[in-house]
Amino acid sequence: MSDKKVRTRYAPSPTGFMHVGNLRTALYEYLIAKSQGGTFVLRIEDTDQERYVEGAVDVIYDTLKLAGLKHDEGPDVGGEYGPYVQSERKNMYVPYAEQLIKEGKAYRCFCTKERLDSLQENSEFGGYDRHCRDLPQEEVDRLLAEGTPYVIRQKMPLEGKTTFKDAVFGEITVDNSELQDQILIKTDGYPTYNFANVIDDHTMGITHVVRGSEYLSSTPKYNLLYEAFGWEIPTYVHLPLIMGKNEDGSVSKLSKRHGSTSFEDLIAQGYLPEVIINYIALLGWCPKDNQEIFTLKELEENFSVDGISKSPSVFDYDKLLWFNGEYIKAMSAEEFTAHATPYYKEVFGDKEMDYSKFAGILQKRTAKFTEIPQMIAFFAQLPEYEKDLFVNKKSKTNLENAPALLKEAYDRLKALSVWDNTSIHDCLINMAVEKELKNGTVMWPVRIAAAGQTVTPGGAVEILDILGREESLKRLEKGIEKLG
RNA sequence: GGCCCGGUGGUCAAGCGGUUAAGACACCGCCCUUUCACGGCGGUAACACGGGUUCGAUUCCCGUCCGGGUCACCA
Repeated sequence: MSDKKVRTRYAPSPTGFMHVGNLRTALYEYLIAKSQGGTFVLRIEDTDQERYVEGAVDVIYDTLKLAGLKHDEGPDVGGEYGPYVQSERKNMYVPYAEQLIKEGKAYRCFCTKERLDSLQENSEFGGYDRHCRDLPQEEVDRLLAEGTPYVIRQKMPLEGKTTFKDAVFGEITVDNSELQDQILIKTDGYPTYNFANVIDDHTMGITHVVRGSEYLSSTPKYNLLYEAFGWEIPTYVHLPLIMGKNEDGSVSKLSKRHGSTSFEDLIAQGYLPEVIINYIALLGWCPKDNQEIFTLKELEENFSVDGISKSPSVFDYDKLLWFNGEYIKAMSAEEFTAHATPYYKEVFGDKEMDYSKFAGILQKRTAKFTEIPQMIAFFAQLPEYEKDLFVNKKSKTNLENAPALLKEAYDRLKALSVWDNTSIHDCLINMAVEKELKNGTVMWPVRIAAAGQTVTPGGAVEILDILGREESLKRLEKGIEKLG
């Protein structure tokens, strides 16, 4: 069994967006396969006709592609085990169910929805009362002849226990009396999720079933199905849930109210795809050596099921942001500029600009590209500001010394023949040295006049350099006037 | 409510009978610095509780409490 080639599958329903919990499942499935030289399969589970969403399948392809989780088999790339869309496999399921009926392991149930609902309300039976389980054959034939709609249900054992082994949670046992006669085929002829899953996983040769721990309690039902068919039970890998923190400090399954929860949302917020992957890989799994920054490739090399945790984890946006910043810092200046340019354009429009200098001041302090516009807005337009911004205790500047300081800096800068970072820097530093002042005492007023705000990316020198001679001098003049 | 699973700092988490109980994020302080930031250094902060088992429990067992999941012709 261990020498069998590993095959995992990601089987999303096309709902239109990709929740990070689902993505994390996809990632682990991918990693379990790839870390053992196995195959990663994509299967679309669209048996719910009522929930069909236009374009939803494309969202799945796009997400997987952006995330780097390349599937080896799937609807778009093909494979030996197709088709890979459940609705296209529709005809496969009923014969299996009928086989079970023939073997006395399943039966047709003609109960109406109303009857079932009232059963639920009276709750005397705690659900279905197995009314049709032992219907006489003549009765069945009659109902069939009348064209009565029916579902196919599996006969569950009335007593005993079912035990299964999960790779992360260990051995779990459930009383069979807990299990209802599960529906295999719905009135519309489509298989239920559980049934389709088992048939598909088996016929596709899936060796590892990886899914969220919300499936833990329904797993015995799956096993009873595998047993009914006499099929080998796959290795189960149940994953701890991803939670979100509520305002009152409690936690619950990650959902909209906690913030962005879908891959697309996170991307739109400015998080990098590889950051999201890196972060969620660590939610519920820990490598032997506690490494934190991982490329997908490195994850493939290091991943192992026994590092998976059992307890649920809270999605932490702060940490995600930290990861994002780390990835941005690790970029080359060119890469950074490529990513940042759309945001530069948001501020400067189509104006001809040399954006290359921005990387120097921005890259170290950018945690998300989306925050760039507000960081550099002052370059495009000098904000209105109060003159007491010129007061800074640490730099030893105040309203008394600032006017003269700024005026002298202005005169010296104006006399500069070359306007670049080095010459501006030397000019200002020399002024401080000659006048026996702290560097900051000279820099502070200049930066305030140039930027019109106390917090800026980069210092006075960089700002003047980027602003250019003309605009810089204009802004300094304005500052002098204001102090005047 | 029945059943199932979980419980190490605020968060992610190492640990797998004997440790000063790692590390990361966040937070706080100091240093560096032309501001903020970056960087460097340091700090606050945890084994849910009660019983066992044991020479010795964060680690094993039981109970309590708390949290979560699940009980569909949804997936």
